[in-house]
Amino acid sequence: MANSEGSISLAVFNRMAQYARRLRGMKAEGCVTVSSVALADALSLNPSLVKKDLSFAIVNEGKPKVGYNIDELIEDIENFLGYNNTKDAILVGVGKLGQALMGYHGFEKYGLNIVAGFDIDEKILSREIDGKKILPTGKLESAVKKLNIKMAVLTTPYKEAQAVADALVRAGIRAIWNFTPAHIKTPDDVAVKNEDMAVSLAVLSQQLKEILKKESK
Amino acid sequence: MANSEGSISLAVFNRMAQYARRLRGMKAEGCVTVSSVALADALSLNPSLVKKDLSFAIVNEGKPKVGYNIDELIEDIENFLGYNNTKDAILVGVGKLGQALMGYHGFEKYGLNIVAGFDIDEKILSREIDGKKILPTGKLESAVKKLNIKMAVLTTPYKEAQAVADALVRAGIRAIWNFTPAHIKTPDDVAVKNEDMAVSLAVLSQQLKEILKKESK
DNA sequence: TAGATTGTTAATCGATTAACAATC
DNA sequence: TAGATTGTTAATCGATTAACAATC
Repeated sequence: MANSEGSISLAVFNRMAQYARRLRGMKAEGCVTVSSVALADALSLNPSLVKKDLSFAIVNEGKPKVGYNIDELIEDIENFLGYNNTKDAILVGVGKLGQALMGYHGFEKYGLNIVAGFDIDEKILSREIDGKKILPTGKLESAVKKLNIKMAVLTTPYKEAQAVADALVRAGIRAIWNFTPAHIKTPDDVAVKNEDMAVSLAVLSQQLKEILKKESK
Repeated sequence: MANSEGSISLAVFNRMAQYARRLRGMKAEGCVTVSSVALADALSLNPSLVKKDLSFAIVNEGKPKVGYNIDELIEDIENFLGYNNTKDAILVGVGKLGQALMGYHGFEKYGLNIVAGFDIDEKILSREIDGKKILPTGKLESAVKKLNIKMAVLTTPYKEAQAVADALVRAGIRAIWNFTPAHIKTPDDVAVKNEDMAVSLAVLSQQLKEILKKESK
């Protein structure tokens, strides 16, 4: 039963991505159907939790005794995660990280389409990355309005981040994916998501520390 | 009072990074001390939650009526997040993303030191990225053992991910930062952290959807 | 049919919030 | 001193888990 509404917690999103990962693996191993118990086992999670989580995404219902069709389940989860809902975005700050993200084809699968880059550096403006133009930051507002873009990827240096974000908001951007270490202030009707790889690294380091501690005993 | 032990939840790590971000901003604005109430306000969080979170990180205690010294607080949080605890790592799979991560100086600040890259592509082996050598995957095991490296960044193509992870485990790696979309199976004493940018994008997309829905009313 | 599994409702647990004594 | 803020303990809320009726 599709549970269509309500603000869904970060924990659910994280697990949903886990499910998609593991299910793709199971499919590659030849599975055709999968039960919530089998999926929970594979990920060391509680079956009830898996069932409840899946209920947020499921359109193609499972069958008692059989479980879920693995293809349908993957599709439902990927739809839930928005893979098949293409999101046009611009990217501002075409430095090393910005170039990597513009050229990184992995994002396409997730439904992110970076249509153009913006920068102030003259040298980079003549270039194209992956067939995408790099335009001067001055043209940002007109381009965003013309193309009706609502999302931006922010990869400027720390010091410019807030000023660029302000310009993005003025241009009509409503969602900013922030890869800079700056704290970005925006009005309430503009979402900011910090891509904080430091957090992942910290979590992993903590786990490593615990593992090494156990080993040394 | 430093609460030194216990497995700390992902939610705490996420907020801790938020605190560090905002505090750096406040410092730049000239603040010298900050209270938990002020920090909570700035981030729209509950003051009790902020106080409890900070208690995990704090070495330099706050003063009643005054609050925390902002420099000391930033330092404590950055220590908690492991910024000042250098972690040597290798990177396997020197494609576009791998090159970007090897050349990305942002990681240094977080305490991650990528000492070398590994790949099977002959063409790339002659290159150096940011002064770091790229070695053939065959040398992985001996290098990891010699340098006593415990952490690896995984940026191979999807299909090679599991086989490379197996090799890493054999070599003695105990923590894998997985940037591939593959589900990686490892023994219990090897930690895996999936860097799932699809999750961030999904969360941001959900927020954008809610914002646009409100606007259209 | 008998049994495994679904989807959902009730019970439990952990994280968040509120309250408060200590203190500068 | 009076009042603001800390650090911590008790109350509340939401997320996780267990239980169970429905069903293929």
